[in-house]
Amino acid sequence: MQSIAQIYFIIFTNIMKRKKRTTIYDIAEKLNITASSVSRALNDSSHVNETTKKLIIKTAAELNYKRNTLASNLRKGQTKTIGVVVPRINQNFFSNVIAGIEETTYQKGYNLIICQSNESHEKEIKCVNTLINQHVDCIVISISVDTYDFKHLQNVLDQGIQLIQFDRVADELETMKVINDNEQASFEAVCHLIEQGYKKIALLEGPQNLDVFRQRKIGYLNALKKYDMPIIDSFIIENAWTKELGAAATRKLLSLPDLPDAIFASTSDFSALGVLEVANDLSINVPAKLGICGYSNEAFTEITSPSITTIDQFSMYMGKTIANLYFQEMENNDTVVIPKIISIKPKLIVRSSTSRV
Amino acid sequence: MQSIAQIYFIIFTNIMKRKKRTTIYDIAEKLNITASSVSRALNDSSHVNETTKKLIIKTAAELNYKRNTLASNLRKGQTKTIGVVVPRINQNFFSNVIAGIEETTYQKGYNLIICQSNESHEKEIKCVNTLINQHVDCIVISISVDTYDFKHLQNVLDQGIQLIQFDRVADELETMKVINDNEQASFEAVCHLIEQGYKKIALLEGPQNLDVFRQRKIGYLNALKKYDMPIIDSFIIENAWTKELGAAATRKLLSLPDLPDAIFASTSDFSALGVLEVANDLSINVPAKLGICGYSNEAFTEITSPSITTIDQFSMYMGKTIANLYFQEMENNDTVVIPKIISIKPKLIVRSSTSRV
DNA sequence: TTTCAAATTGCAATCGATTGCCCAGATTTA
DNA sequence: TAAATCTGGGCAATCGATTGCAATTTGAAA
Repeated sequence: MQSIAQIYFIIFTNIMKRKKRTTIYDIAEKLNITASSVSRALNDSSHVNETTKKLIIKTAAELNYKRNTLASNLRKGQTKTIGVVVPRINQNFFSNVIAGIEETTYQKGYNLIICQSNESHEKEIKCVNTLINQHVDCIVISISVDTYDFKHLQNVLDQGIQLIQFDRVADELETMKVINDNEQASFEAVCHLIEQGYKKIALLEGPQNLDVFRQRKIGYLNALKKYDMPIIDSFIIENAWTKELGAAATRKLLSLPDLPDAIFASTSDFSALGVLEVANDLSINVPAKLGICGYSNEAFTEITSPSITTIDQFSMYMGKTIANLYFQEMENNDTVVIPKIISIKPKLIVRSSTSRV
Repeated sequence: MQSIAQIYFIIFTNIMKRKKRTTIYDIAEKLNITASSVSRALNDSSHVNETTKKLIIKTAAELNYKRNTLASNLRKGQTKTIGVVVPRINQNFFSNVIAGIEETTYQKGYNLIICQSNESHEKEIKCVNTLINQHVDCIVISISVDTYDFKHLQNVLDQGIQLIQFDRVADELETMKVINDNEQASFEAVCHLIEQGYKKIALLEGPQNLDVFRQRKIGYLNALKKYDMPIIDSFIIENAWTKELGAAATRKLLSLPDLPDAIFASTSDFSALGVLEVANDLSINVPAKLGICGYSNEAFTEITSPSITTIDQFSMYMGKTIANLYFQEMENNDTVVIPKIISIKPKLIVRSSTSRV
């Protein structure tokens, strides 16, 4: 008899492997009270006797009870979850921003659902819809390079979900935004190059449908203007935002009849790295013959030889700022949401690749 | 009258900002049918007339309906969500693994909830509990350096949730695991050093409570043994797993009466980077006077000068493997879960920092 | 001793989607 | 023509937790 019981038990536990969890009803039944009281006790309500409260909590622990957040959230209409959509999570800048967001939200007991759009408009839409379906309380997004319309983001707002854009933002949408002052940073970088005596500065620019890259270009142009330097079209190379593209662009630039003496890889440090590799290959002295400036302050820029001048975006801090922005907005939730823009000033980090003086 | 109506409307929409979304009941009411049919239609059930199905889908789109996944999941007892816990999401290795997991799970319509333990046992427990509460279908974890017991993981299993450990695993727990063959990789790296003629090889080792680091040490010892080389205690430095600690360890090693001629930074490339910086500072020729080998194949190892020999862990592939493991296990879910271990063989990448021959 | 308020606890509805069961009408088969 | 089978769709329970509204008990004030 006993062995049969055991066998049944084994079958039972296996079949039930992904089934029965302890609920408040189990606790209630065991203690001969109602689920209401259990719920109240577990939420530390004052409407439960201290003694029974303690008993309930103890029993819950004994039965290994775990609250079903789905049910709880469904009832409460609030998930304490924030969705994050970034082009790529394994890109330094984004993973740091996420780490920053996470640090702050975690303290407030919020969860993060992280999605990556892989720079695809289509996937971005899917991500956003998933997050809406999940009833997240807020969506934080940096749009993909491929994103050309913003219906999906408008949709977020229509569903009454908070929306915070960062870094790569859609200007036309009235949402909260946390951005870098790309124009200013870019301006300063180019001024720095000029002050170092570089006279012919090329620009590697990113996809111009993204605001961030447009701004960086403007900064570049403004700096040239300030110093009355000519704008040379052949010195401006489009879409050079990976290491490979940066390298290719550099080869092109260095085969021009009129050579540039500095290259501002406004797109990324990876691009700047491509520039450096080509320069090293061709035995062109950096910074003497060619100045190089990147963007983002990736870890490796410090340790290449020569080390690369770049721009720090304070990515981690940016993440924290985003999270705080959300929580601030939460607190005065009775008023209408006012689109707020926070601009973080990036910092030029001067290193060997541009230090001639 | 109209203006008053308008005002009411504005107030209404503002107050309702985070409230009323379209539900299947709204659709049902509008079409004068029941919610059942709406649900069936939206799930593409065959028990609905094609014509009405189309009508329902059209109406749903018009009303901007979004399924409430909370309700759906609660009812179905399945969330199609996988929770991932890693020490740090902004660490290259982990963010790549996550990217890999995400790529595969996304195709299957699964979501990811990502948490970081920040190398803290306490926070790891909280993360795991949150994920359990969220009723994720599976938890993927790489344990923190600080984790000394595994009750929280046992708990995951007790709740009937799939658990997959990767990289840093708790051996004693019978779960599925995806790991690197650290011992073998480490062994090969040290053999390579020996074959390059290095005779006194130091080891920078990581926290020995983590399996991965223990294995790497074993690989190191085995290689020495194979070549009949003595084990010199002062050549083995504990807990040197950041750039700074690597640098400090190197200074210590280089001040010994008996100098090592190679350093295997088995903990990370960052550590190796610290070694390299100190060597460069002291004008010690790498690889002639000092060989350096790192671990992880971080992007920067390729571009330091000299470039650093290291070990590629195929992190992205590892992520995909993890995801596939889960889905395989899903398919034959009637059988008992058999703890399965997948070991991925890392690859030694030989670069300048160890190339003497 | 009576009255009233506070402290506890129970009842039942609710959140939104899903699904087993049942039924009416339509269609097919015998 | 009657019986059998399909189709399409409604009813109502369910998932687990929360919460407004009683109902009951207790204790204190009058």
